[in-house]
Amino acid sequence: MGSMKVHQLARGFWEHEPSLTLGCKRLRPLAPKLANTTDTTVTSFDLKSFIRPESGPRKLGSSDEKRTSSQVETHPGGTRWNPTQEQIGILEMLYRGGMRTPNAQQIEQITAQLSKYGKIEGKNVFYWFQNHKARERQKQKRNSLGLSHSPRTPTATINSTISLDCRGNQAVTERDHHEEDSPYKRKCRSWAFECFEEESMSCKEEGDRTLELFPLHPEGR
Amino acid sequence: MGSMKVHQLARGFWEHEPSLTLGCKRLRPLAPKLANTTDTTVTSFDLKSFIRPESGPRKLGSSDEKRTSSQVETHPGGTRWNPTQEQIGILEMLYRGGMRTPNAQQIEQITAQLSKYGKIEGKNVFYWFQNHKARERQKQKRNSLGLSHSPRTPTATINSTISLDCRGNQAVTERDHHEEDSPYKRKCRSWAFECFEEESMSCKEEGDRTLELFPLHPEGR
DNA sequence: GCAAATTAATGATTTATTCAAG
DNA sequence: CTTGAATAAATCATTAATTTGC
Repeated sequence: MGSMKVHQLARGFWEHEPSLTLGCKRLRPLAPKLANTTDTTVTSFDLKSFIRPESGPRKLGSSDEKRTSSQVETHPGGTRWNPTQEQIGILEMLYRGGMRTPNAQQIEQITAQLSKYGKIEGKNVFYWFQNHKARERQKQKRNSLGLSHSPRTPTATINSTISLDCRGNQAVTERDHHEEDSPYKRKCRSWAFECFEEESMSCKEEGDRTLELFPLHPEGR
Repeated sequence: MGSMKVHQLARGFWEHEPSLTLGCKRLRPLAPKLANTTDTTVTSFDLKSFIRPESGPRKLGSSDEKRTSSQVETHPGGTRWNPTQEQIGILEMLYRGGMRTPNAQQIEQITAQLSKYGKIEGKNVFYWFQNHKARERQKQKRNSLGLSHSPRTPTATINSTISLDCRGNQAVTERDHHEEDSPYKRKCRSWAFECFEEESMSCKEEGDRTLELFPLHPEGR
């Protein structure tokens, strides 16, 4: 019942103009305020550009990569990143060094380095730091609550010399932050979407699914 | 107080090499396996590649763009995205159409379209949907708590015709999700880091912060 | 009428929570 | 159970509205 293709209906209006012209100044001035609480401000929008068959969850791993590292080919189906020992070692080293949330530049460089030891992406590095930080924190919290007494200098292992700052700009600004973790630092990440590195449309199926996003919601008709 | 700059101290070592070469392969081969669980597995890791002064929050907008849209020149300094009316209109249209968290492909296409009406990046689209969804949700919650009674058919406005799927694959899978918002869908985002599109090092201040990440933690020396 | 100060919106990050692969 | 991946919630930070003083 729901499989009735409707992409033929709402198409008639914008059939022409396959690639809409930018710089269009065609909408009404629309009193600089009042912020369009109604709707339909830019009705002339080429929806056809959005209809796209999604091409499935095909991602890294469509064909086995170079696999130059010493890792066994863990991800044949290519699901999630399986870090090698070297990668983990480097990441932990960086973490111990004080890096908590690397910015895009750092992530790029780390990824570049780690990719020598196995397949990896920037998001893996990002997630690794996120998760490691969070889990290290909750582990610490568990410990502090679990055995509440005996506060024998917590985190006394490596805390002496490396109080460096890898906090982008604001240069650590002391504050002492004796917990080695200050919430919220506002760092201006500057990451962006790269969106499927290539245009590899070779997918398993669909040739013309053409499922469109929405048929111009039932109001203007 | 506290403003004592330390960036001058640890600088002496890597003074040279202002623009690192990230395809660098200068680190030793580093025994391809062994990788024990103790630590310091990969001690010979080229740290120089990571030291980078962050270059401040300077991003899109170093020079005013074409500004072909009908929007007043809102971002001269170019800090954060300032959406035009057209962009907002399209985004709201998509949102009303049912799109909640577009995946990378959709984000790319949306960005491509919206870039015709003003400068925009993929992350802006991503953030917009995140924020809009969250704030719409909390607004709704506020309302439901504020005037608690009168449960007359919740969300009965648009629910008849646009049950389209913009949910990547899993094709809506009915479930009815009458709240138009089902938590957790596990969708495989596939976004990636793009990492500062250019090498624009022009920042507002600190010409030579050069604060490095960490001085090879005090263990091997 | 205009510009500085204040407030309201909202873009951008970070943290907490949760799901699912192995 | 461990942990990579993804999303939701909290919150910081900047810009536009709005107000206020002249």
